[in-house]
Amino acid sequence: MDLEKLLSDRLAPAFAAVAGGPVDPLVRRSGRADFQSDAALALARRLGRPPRDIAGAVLAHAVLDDIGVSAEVSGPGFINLTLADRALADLVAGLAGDARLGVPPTATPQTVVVDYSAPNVAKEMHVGHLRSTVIGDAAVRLLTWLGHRVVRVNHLGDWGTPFGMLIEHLIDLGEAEAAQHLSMGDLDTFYRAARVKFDEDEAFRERSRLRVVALQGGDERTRRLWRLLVTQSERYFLTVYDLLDVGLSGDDFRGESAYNHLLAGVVDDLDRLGLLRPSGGAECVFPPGFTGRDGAPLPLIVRKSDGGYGYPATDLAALRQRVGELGATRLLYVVGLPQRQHFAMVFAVAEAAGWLRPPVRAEHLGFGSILGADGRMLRSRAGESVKLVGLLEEAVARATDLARSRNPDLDAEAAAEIGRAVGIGAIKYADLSVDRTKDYVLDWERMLALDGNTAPYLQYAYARIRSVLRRAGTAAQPDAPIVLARPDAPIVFAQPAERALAVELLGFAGVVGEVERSLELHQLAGYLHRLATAFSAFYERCPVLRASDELRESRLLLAGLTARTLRQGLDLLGIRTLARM
RNA sequence: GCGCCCGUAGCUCAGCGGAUAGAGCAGGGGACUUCUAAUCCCAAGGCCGCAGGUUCGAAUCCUGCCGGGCGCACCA
Repeated sequence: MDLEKLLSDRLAPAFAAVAGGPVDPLVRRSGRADFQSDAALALARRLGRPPRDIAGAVLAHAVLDDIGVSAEVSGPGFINLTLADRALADLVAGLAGDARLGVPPTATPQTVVVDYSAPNVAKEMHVGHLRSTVIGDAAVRLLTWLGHRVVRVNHLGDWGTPFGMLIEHLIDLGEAEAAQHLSMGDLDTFYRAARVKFDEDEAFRERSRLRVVALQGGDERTRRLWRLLVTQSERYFLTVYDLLDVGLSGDDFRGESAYNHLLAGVVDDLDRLGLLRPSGGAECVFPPGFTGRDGAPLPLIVRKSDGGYGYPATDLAALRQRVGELGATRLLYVVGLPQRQHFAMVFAVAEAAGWLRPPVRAEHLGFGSILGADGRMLRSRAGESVKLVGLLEEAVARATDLARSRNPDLDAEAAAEIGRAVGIGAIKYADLSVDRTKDYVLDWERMLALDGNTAPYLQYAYARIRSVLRRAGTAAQPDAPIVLARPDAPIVFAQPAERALAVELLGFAGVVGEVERSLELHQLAGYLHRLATAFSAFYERCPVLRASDELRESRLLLAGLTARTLRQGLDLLGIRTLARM
């Protein structure tokens, strides 16, 4: 049960009666009560009545007694709402019996296409791919859990002019040798070597040009070599996804090349719709409202002057395919913020062409850059982009060392498992716990800290609960319901910390629902941190195992529910929990 | 030149129309014969970049500045 929604539903009819029309009661958490409603203040002008009067009139209409809520007008016209302990306890008890922790599956399932990760064939994955992959994976997990049909699309960069030089380099190296390089994940060396030859060797450059033509012309041998590059790269990317613990599989690769056969149709149809305009030898669409450097209208170039297609055409073809063939009603593009204008133009053109129309929505989930300690874009010492695997391996190594130093008794295997869950969790959480649109600074000390809004802090809270449950002999399986000696024993609030924890637990559904809409995953992270903080205070002041019967049962239930909520919430973010750490 | 994003405690970040602007770190003071102290508690720390405006009420919305980042026709 979503507490805020419950209160909102109860207040809404009363507000409607007073205002003579529908009003959002604006219920939120309060420092002065459990919740508060701010709507009376906003209504004052419209109704020409003092806000306190309005609040009072609303309370006269509102039915709240039966759910154990007491309300009072406060300050300039706030309505403060407080739940009776008994009511709160009943609501929490309801959560305990619910496998979904109060979060109902969506009543309106959608088909959501999530476009994320998108590495380039024969190119190393770098930190820029980290955010797309991690954010996209979390979005997929959350929407799937809510009951939406989710289609993962890994828009692999597998086409374009660089493939001429890459294939020629492959031929120079010999297939076996090249495959060896690529499968070892040494993509950068391969790509750089090809690039150097391309830049320095005129003959190689000419071969590369011809090879691009052969590739586009469907030459059999060239296609086979291209396929080899793609397959080897995909194999490597899958090992990175495995290390990162994201759900992308081999079936989710849908490279740019997959849309080649649709590109001519896109251009033809745009032409038929009268949207196409030739400009500088290229075929363009000029969506209104976009201007370039010189103030002139900015084109989306769907066919280049050399007759080739660029990525705008590919993106339009993909969008059409996702709406038409896949039946998508929501399109998500997890791509960096610098591409904002590009997507705005693609969406504008798609709307103009009628390929994108309500209720189908397209959203660019843009994100900021990852910065180094110096506040600039993260670069290696040599000034190159940082290899993603290197970053992940360092995270795991640091977390493993940390685990070992904190707990010297750990055997190597246990330390490795903890190191992986904590290290990878820390790096993902650092990404997901901040506002997506902002740049953020990558700082090992902070993300691996056991204090603050970090993955280890949440994982530690979870591990402590598991330890208590283990000793209590209640739950063999992490997600199993807590087996209580006296199942009917009521939840009791002997300490404020217990009550505070209960209120926090009831907030899960509201947060998940909000994130479903906004995909602001840091809201979920923030909630989990508040929950863990509330639990830590509870843990400090409310001994579980040594408590007398009734209290012990009640506390076991609260602790068990907290564990399940943390586990579920972290799972939605793609972060593992550990029974011990 | 135009457009987008961002300026909140010394540092890293929440808050994005409502009551006294919140966390963590760093610095100060406390709590381990007690379920993992990898924790918790207390105190301190702020012209919310600047200036106008809208509003009963602005960190939050609007306008203009200042500072930082990123885009702006055939590379994806």
